[in-house]
Amino acid sequence: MARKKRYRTSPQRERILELLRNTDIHPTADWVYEQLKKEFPKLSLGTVYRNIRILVQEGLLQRIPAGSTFDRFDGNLKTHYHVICDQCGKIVDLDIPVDETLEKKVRQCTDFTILRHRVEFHGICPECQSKTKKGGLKWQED
Amino acid sequence: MARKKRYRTSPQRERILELLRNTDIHPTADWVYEQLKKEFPKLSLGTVYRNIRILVQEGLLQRIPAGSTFDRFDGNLKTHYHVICDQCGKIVDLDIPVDETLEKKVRQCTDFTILRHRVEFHGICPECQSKTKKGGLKWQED
DNA sequence: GTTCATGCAAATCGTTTGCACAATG
DNA sequence: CATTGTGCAAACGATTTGCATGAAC
Repeated sequence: MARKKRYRTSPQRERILELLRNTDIHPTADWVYEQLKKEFPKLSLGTVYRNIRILVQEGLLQRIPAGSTFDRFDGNLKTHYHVICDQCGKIVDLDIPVDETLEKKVRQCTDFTILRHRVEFHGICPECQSKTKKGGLKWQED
Repeated sequence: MARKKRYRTSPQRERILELLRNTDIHPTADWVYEQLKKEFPKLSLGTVYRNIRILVQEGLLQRIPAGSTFDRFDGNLKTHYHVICDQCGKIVDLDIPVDETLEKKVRQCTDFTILRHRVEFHGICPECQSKTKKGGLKWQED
């Protein structure tokens, strides 16, 4: 049986968590890296990834695989819903009440142990809409 | 202004779509490749990715970025909900009614154009539960 | 015939990891 | 001082892409 790993504190890890808790833009790892490079000039991307991974594992951060090529992260652990722009990838928090009965319903029709659920709305954000002037149904024309 | 690209039919593309329409296991690109290699011995992974990408783009397939390292795909285009095993990545369709009022609610509190929504329940599947015998809260012990 | 699709291999890119050294408890 | 964290660079793995050839329209 494996002994529980004991994480120490490090300025880098603390700042990463703090940064992600104080923003609502659901940043990428690279964004975090760019921000903290100002404070830690020798910071490496590997350290950012390593720490984010640990923080997610410890349940202090949420990973959002939003369909893009890279993951995004959320320091807000309360269940809440997101709107995602299919064009630019922007993620915005939604202010609608979480349906508390949903998980209960699902528990009745599956033998999975349900831990949490996630709701994403997909669409196009206002900024991208205005860019796609007389836009039809086809974004990403070639 | 770019002219609309005209896609032709190819046996490979047709079979990829058919395959994904006739399974409910939400396969990876690699799974599709392995299946079709039997029919097309010279098939290449690149072709699978290229076609899946086109089919998703044309709205004939759904991409499911389920948090794992690789994407999964779904030939079922009707809105429906998924349960995802956080341990083995298995994705299972849920048979609960889709909340049709949700998108309407969201449209009222955001200026995104909402096209669709997605609901995922996360947890542990029965198989993984029995593997984690006297399991506590920590999967992926080290 | 022009355009699109294929197989193959090389390239890309987000993320992970091995290593030597510094920092934590 | 035993263990964990860091920076750096190399490794990894899923996906994409350039190219020459073959198929579709």
